[in-house]
Amino acid sequence: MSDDLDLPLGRPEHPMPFTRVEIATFAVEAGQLQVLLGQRAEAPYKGRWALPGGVLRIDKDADLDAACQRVAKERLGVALPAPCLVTAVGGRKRDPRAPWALSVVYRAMVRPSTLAAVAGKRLTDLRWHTADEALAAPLAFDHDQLIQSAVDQLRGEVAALRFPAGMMDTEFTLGELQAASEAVLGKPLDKSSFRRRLDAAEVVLPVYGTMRTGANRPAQVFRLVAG
Amino acid sequence: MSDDLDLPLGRPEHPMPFTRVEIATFAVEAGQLQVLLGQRAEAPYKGRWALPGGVLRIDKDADLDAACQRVAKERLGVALPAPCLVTAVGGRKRDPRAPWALSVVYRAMVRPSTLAAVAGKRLTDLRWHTADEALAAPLAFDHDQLIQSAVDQLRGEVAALRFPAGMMDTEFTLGELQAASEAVLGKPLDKSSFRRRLDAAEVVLPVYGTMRTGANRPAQVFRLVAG
DNA sequence: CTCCTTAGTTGCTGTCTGCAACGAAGCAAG
DNA sequence: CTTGCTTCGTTGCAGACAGCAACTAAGGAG
Repeated sequence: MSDDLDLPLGRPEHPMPFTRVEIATFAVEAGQLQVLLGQRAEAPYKGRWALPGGVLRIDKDADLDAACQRVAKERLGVALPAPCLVTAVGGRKRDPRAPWALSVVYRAMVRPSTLAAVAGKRLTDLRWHTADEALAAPLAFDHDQLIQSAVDQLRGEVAALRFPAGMMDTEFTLGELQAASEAVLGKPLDKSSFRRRLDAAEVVLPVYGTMRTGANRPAQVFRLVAG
Repeated sequence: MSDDLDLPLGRPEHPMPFTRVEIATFAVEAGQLQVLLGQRAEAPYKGRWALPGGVLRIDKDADLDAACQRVAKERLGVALPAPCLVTAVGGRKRDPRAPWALSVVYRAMVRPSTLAAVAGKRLTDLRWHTADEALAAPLAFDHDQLIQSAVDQLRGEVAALRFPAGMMDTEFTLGELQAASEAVLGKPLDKSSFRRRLDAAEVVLPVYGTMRTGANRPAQVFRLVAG
């Protein structure tokens, strides 16, 4: 059996797929899970919303994580906290611009204010959409499936109390953490049970002496445990 | 900002990564989770064990799933039941044969007898290894990480009673299903709890009237629920 | 001073898991 | 035929945990 299978620089150099990185950036705003989408300015799918993304540049990117960060910087203007690979999709029919298109999908969470600054530059075509709306509307390419995968994975993490970096400010109250978790999961959580599980999982640490004062009773401030 | 990011056939055609599909094929044999590895016949990593894989051929493969099945057919001689995408990895340093190598990893489970036939042809360089051994030994490329990801994902599925197609014969007893699950998870399970959870999850159906007779008390035969 | 809101805790109950024991059903040895 | 062994299948029980509800605590607004 020929080992043609293994040879990259052997006799026939096979054409390689048009490879991109797409980024699903999530945030919680107005009690809803939001995803950042860009409106396409050109065909195909002109006018449709799509995940921000960019072409993999093997001359610039040391690896996939670096490619994700470069694309984030170019398209969103900021570095993302701990972006996480979701999945990959590839095939002939995915993108009419290329004979064979492969996309590697990343997800990340940010505080909505993180991207407020860049909004001035690109607000015309970059906008937050609630995850529900985004999944119901017709999107460009197969990005609805990509978002669905990213949402499923994100919900699994939050349900297991593995809160992504960037979901919360560095300091937060348990009420805020619970509200954000409920927004991500799309369902209410029980307060006492949530706190018991947090305690058992040892994922948050109180910042002793620091309280969040507001209109009502002050609340203890916490941080995510490193790691 | 230029939309150079989006243009595949635009001005500068960027070189694309050397893209491969690697397949982690698992089976349960001798009460152990086994993974199928091939011994490399040439440099780099000559003599080391690696996941069977092949180059993505955009002229032959309609999509990633098709590429996985083609590679399985070419390297293992059989079609795999419900192969499942695990993850993707890519970077400059992964494979010295290419300036930038991207691998898409699939996993599947088979009955060990399924690959017994093809063993005659390629037994010299294709062999089952226990997952523990494989993860402890030095493997080619970054395949140890790839196998670890595949094993983690597989264990998650089995722990949640989502048994992969190919894990069991079409008919099996609950004792056999539990033994196979224990082999995959690498830890013993409680019999009564396992059966209660199976019952609640409605993942198996008894084949009424069919019993597995043997040296001891006959056992009810089951099938996996379709879907 | 009273009311309202949020913070934080406590108690209870139903559910589920893990552990153990038990009877049932086959075969083999004596 | 009886006894013993093995696996099958079920049952009972204790501990853990999640969901529900109620309660107290601590602030501000009127």
